Amino acid sequence: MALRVAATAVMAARAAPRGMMRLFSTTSPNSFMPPPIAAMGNGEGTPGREQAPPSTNLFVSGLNKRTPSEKLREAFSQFGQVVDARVVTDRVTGYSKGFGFVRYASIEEAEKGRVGMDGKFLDGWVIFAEYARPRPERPPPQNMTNSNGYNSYARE
DNA sequence: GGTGAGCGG
Repeated sequence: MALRVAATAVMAARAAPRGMMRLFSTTSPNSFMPPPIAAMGNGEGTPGREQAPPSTNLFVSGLNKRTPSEKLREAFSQFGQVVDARVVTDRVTGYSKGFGFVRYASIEEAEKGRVGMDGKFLDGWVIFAEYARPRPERPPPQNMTNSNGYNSYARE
């Protein structure tokens, strides 16, 4: 379909006098329209699935539910200094949720640990390592005033 | 007891 349109346009251009070309293009004789793209979204409407920017914190998923935090640290320590490694467990049942977080001392180490552990096996399960999503330490400013009606923000 | 995509405390 596009070929037919292009061929027709080419034939028309070759048959048309030079004066007609000006009606189609003001500058370049071969460009029909300036690309109006690269302005809209890239087709992804799920911001949660997007990759996070590099940081020292790594999100590790696909873990075996019996894998403890020590095993996680042990596996990731061969790529850098692990400052913190924890497997997320349910607070009430204490059972592992199958994912965890690994924090390195530097982003360089985190990068090495990410590419070094992503897709690797750990306790028989293929794990996935990626940069952890930047989440606010403090809860989002829902209500800046406390029950007394005063501003309760006295820290940084 | 133990699910199999996900972003904790």
